[in-house]
Amino acid sequence: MTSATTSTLDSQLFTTWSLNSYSDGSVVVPGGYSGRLWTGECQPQFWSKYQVWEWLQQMMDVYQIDATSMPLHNFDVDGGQLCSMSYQDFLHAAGNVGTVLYHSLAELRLTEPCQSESAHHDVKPTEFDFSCPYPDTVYPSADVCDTSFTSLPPVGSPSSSRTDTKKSHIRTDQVKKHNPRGSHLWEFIRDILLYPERNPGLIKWEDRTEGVFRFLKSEAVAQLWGRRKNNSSMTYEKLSRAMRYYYKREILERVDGRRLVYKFGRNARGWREQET
DNA sequence: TTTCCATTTCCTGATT
DNA sequence: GAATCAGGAAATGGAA
Repeated sequence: MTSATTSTLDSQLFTTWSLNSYSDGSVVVPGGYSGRLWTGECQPQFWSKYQVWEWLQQMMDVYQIDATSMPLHNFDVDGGQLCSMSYQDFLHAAGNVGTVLYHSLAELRLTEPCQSESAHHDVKPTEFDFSCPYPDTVYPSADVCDTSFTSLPPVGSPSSSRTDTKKSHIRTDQVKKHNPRGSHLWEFIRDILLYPERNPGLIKWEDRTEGVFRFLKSEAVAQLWGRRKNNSSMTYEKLSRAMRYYYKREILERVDGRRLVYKFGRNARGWREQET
């Protein structure tokens, strides 16, 4: 990949958001969310809606909760509202899973001090709107679009060049780390579709009921996926190869004759409206 | 340590 | 010609 190409990618991404990144590659979002992992640095009552959503995601991963059994729309609340929910409210909102969520939240409220409010930013978490910026908006913490990646390499840097992806030194510069969220590529794509406010304008539904969707910014999505996997050399070409492997497993179905268009298959879960 | 799985990387050729 | 699609082959890294 050339530096010119990288510039194009940067502009694709940064017309959608900007990042607050630190020298160690982490990204910090107001309210205590680190780009590396959910850290729960802040008291739950100060969480934004987005942080509540992230917490739910983590709970699903940690406790192996099926996304289809978690009515996320019942948790479209901020931390204050979440903390005001009773045990019965949790049971009502999430069924049996509500027990786990309720106790997990209670534990967090007892153990987590709020320590990041002034450390990285000047805005109180509860004042923050976690919706993503419009293209021309400079948004100081817009990494909320997807908080699980690190910053882009500098334009034209060696790590952004395709020539450094030869097998002799594949990803030698990357920090290997376990991904506790365990998300697969198709789940990553699904989540972008289900929560477009996180990453607006990257992928859109063509036919919501049929599960047909289209990439609007293919390389930007690939960059995001690469960040999720700590792989700065990810491209749409590679991402699409992984997508094509899903055809055999019936997680995706082919959509003939249409570029950048895919369709969820019978083995893809959690994308239907009644499942979310 | 081995095996398995889910990618990732590279490649060639076809299509748009 | 560039971008994308299709799919083979081999490599990689995390998890069990």
